[in-house]
Amino acid sequence: MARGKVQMKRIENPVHRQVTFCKRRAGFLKKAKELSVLCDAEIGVFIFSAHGKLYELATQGTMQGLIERYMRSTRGAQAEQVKETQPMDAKEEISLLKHEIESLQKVLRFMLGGEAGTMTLNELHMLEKHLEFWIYHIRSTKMDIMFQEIQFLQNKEGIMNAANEHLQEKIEEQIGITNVAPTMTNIPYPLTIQNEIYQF
Amino acid sequence: MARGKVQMKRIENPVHRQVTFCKRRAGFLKKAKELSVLCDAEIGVFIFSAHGKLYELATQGTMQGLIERYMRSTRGAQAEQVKETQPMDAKEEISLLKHEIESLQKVLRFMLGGEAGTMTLNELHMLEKHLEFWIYHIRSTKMDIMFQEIQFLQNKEGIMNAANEHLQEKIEEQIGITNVAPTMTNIPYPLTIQNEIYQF
DNA sequence: AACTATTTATAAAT
DNA sequence: TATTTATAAATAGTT
Repeated sequence: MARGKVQMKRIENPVHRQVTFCKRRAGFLKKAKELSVLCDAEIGVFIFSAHGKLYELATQGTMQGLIERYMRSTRGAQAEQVKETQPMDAKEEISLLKHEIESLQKVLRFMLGGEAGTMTLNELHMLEKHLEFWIYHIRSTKMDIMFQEIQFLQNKEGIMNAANEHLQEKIEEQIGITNVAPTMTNIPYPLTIQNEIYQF
Repeated sequence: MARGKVQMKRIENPVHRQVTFCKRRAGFLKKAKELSVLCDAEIGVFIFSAHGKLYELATQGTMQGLIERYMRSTRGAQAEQVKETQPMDAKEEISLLKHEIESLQKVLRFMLGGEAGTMTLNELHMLEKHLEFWIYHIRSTKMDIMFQEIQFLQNKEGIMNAANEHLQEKIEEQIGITNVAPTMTNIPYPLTIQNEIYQF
């Protein structure tokens, strides 16, 4: 919206893309809040950056609550998720579920352990190609998930580092106090000990 | 953004509010799509109007998948949230069984529809191992069949060669007879013609 | 649903 | 990364 029309395709220059992402993300979230306030709507947004970082907004309550509301209003078509309403007789329910598991396992056994002995060469060839595609797909999905996991852990590391620094400060502060009034205790090198506990 | 600044508070006039809701909702969803395309981000949005109507957008895949991705990236922080208050251990068993069913269903959904998007890392890993085993099995079966096929063809070739030799002998014998008693017919170069028919 | 005067968002430059 | 600026895009009020 400025100094040049916007082309509706991925911005190839990664610097431009990142800058635009920050600006538009801010604008977008602002719009969400405005829409929510002006029109009395409840809005949930999540944005995953290309690198998997999550930005979220829930205009009212928590995202968790919004997701549950979402599930409720789309139930019937799908999910049900972990939502439990009627406490049917537990024994009966367990029996039903076990039965269902058995059925599913039967199908899977057929598909996974199934008889390849009766198939023709062509059928086997087709099946092999399918499986290769599936494996490829699975591997790429695994990669994605692992990538997210790494990012999650890196994020966590950052938080822990921050906490660590905070604790260090507290400790140093504490030492300062101890130095000013060194009456009761004389623990040797407390800093080092504390450090080993929190330093990772 | 036009003919008057906007006051950041609920629009009291219900007609105005409804009109603004429509306009801004459209603009908002457009912004989401733009942000997604321009910056290669994955975005999920849901909007509940004041009257509870749901409007949703998932820029990639399904909202269900996005929610699961969201759950993955925020797990640990809050995750369990809606923890039950019921202490029954039957409840626990039901939960376990349901979880198992969900896993099995995911595998099936994946195999039937090619969707790997909703499976956990462990589930994917197990499935991958299964598929690898199956591919191995298929390949060895294919090998067997192909080997048999080759043997069959080689065998057939041998039989045809024998038949061919036999025919050649017959023909030569026939020519000998014709030469000894050349009375009735005088077909020109019958050998060549016969040869072309049987020579392969 | 269209129009249009203005505000708002933002691409590019700094 | 933040600020500035010229311009595109969104939209409030109107028809």
